[in-house]
Amino acid sequence: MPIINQSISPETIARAQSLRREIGEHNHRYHVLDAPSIADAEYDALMRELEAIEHAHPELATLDSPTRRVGAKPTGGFAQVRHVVPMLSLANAFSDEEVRAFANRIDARLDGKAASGLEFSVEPKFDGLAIALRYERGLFVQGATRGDGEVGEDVTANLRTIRAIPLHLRGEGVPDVLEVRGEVYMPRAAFEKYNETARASDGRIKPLVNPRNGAAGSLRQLDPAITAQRPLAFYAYAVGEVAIGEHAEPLPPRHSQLLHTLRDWGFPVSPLVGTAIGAEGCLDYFRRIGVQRDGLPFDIDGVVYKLDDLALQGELGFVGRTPRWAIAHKFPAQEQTTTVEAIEINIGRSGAATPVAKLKPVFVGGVTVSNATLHNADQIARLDLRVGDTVIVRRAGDVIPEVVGVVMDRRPAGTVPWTMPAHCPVCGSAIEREEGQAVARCIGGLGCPAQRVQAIFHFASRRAMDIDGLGERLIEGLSDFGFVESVADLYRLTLDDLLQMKRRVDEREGTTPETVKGGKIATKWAQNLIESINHSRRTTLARFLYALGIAHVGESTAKALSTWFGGIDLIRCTPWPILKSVPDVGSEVARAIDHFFAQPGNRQAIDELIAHGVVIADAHAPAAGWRAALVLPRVLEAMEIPKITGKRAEQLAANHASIAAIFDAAAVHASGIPDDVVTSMQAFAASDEERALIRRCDAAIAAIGASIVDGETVNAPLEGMTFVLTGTLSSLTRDAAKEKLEALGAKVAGSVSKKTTAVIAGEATGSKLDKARELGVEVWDEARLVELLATHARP
DNA sequence: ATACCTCGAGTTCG
DNA sequence: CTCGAGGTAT
Repeated sequence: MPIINQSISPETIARAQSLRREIGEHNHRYHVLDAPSIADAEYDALMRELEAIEHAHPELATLDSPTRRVGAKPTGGFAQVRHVVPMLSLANAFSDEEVRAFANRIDARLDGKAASGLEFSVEPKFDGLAIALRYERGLFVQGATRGDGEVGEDVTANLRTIRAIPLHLRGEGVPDVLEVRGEVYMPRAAFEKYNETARASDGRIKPLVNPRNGAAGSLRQLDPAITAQRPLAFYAYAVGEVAIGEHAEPLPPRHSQLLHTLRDWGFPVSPLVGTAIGAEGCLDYFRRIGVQRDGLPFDIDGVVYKLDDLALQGELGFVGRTPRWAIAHKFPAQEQTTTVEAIEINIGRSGAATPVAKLKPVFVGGVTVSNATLHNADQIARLDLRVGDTVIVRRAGDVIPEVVGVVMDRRPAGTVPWTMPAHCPVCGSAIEREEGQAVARCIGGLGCPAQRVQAIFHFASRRAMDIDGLGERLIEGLSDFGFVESVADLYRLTLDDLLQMKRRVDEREGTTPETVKGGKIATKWAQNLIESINHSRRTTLARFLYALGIAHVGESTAKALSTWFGGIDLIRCTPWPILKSVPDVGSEVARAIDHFFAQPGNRQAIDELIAHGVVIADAHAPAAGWRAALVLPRVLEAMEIPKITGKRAEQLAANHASIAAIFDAAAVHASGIPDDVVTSMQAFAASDEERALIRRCDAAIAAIGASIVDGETVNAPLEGMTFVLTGTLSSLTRDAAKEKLEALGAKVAGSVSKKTTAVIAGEATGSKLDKARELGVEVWDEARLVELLATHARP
């Protein structure tokens, strides 16, 4: 009790007391009972009033006053705290079998004392930070981290700021000394909100890597005022040191009852705790929690089973540092920490230099991960990642590992920031990064062995020429020993070439050649490969274009080019202003295509492919859409000459038969055209290159125009519909479904937007389904898709 | 100029 | 799957 000073009025003293009681009560309702009864603003008002009184009369500020939660002055480092009762670590189980073995061991050791099946107290295992809270005569006096289990750090000031931790115990008859143990954690929502603020802060506030690290980092803040701003929470799950004293009730005999008692004393206890009978009951609980896991407002990494009877716990005792009477049943880890041993550079088919982290292998999400892409230099800078760092790796939902963040506390001395190498590790060419672009590229082009191999690999890939059996390793061998330099060389390969190549690779790497029964060297693979190559000769225009690997031309653009042009001969001589007429082809893409076909090497490769028997089986006449696109004003406008807009192009093109004629007329200052436009056109036509472009445009207009045929309108019953496929379908593959839908005129997109007609969901769906619900897009099951395809089935 | 939608490119492990 | 960036509609 504070010493009553004469200068303080009794009303003030009473008010301070009642404020403290009221605020404590609201904290308890909010954090323990989960039933808040006043608005945050009202709560804040009460707090401010109490602060004001205590500020005016410091002698009224009690040790357990809620105002202490806002953060006392910074302390220098943390004192050490020895745990009277060591804080244990639990043995882990990762499988049902291990849990059954755990229960059997207990059974055997107790030798039938638990007659009607073992009863366990079961609870979720929070992914936070274990701490111990010490109360003397009901008052919170000290809080410590787990540390090594024997000695932890005194983080009392920081813990005081956590509202879920009671500053004094509720009720009568509390023990003289009570040490409560539990987990400090950061709720997911609070974590998200914190990071949102951090992202909006323009780098002033560092985002937290995950809720767990957020909680740990916050507790280790030297300035409690910072901890006070971090939204931490707490659940109690055990007691440590206890001295009952004269007036207190003894503790109950079962762990599950003990948790209830803790709740009565004012500690938050998870509503998910329960009891279970035997190993099977525990496993039931494990599965129930597993289902709820993703929906919980906090992270958990498993569940804990504790033998409920405290007397039996005592009988079982410990093996080393772990109790025999409890075990943690862990979910497969979705996140792990490991170290970055190196950062290597991958060169893609476009020359893109992608940094990849070489990790100390770590088991996460069911597989061993040793590589993780880092995307680009910006990403590495954002993470402030260095070789030697300890990082957190995630493999959530998705398959592809991701470096989530760096554990700064564990950064070794002497690390340096990472920089993109100046030269390609494969060919030694410069690596350059275009202004404003995220990617850096090796400028070696197809002269770079890595790019050549990747280009050929892409050419052979399933969605391109579909050469089955031609993998990266084989291409490397063929390229290294000069059997294949360009994609066309694939169609010159003989069985003998393949076997020779294999022999030389074996020699180089000192491997013994694979043999079949009878000691003969295996050759079946080579025969199969030759067969695949032969088979791939017959292809479609879209596949062929995609296979060429033109920048910005993926499957979708290749398809569009194919329907609009119908044949490779027209495409390869069409200049970029006319290519822009194809829907979804803009300036960048059109120029990239034009540029590709302007390279002598590429033209030669195409000629050779055709000479070696590659046949485009679906060649057809250009689309009727060209009739509108090929008119002179549209082409003139598309040339992107300064000052020439749509209207001006109309005016200039009137009464002319070709683009060249328009320029000729402008050159002699025809009437009604402003000087600046004429100047602009003259400047344009001054270079040889642009004059050639004018000629090519005219030639293309003539060539395409001559071959257009107004074909019969295709039957497209699903025209205008856009579908998104997600999850695994059972009656057909996603590719097949896509093909069928497209054949009926529908579009199949990769991501959900509000324009999506419906999302078709199979088994094991991911984020697309959530997105669909969010946007209110229809979701169909597989049956509905099959029905749709059936009603529109083609004969 | 801006907002939104799509496409392209790179990616891991067994 | 995710990110970046190109294309198009507003």
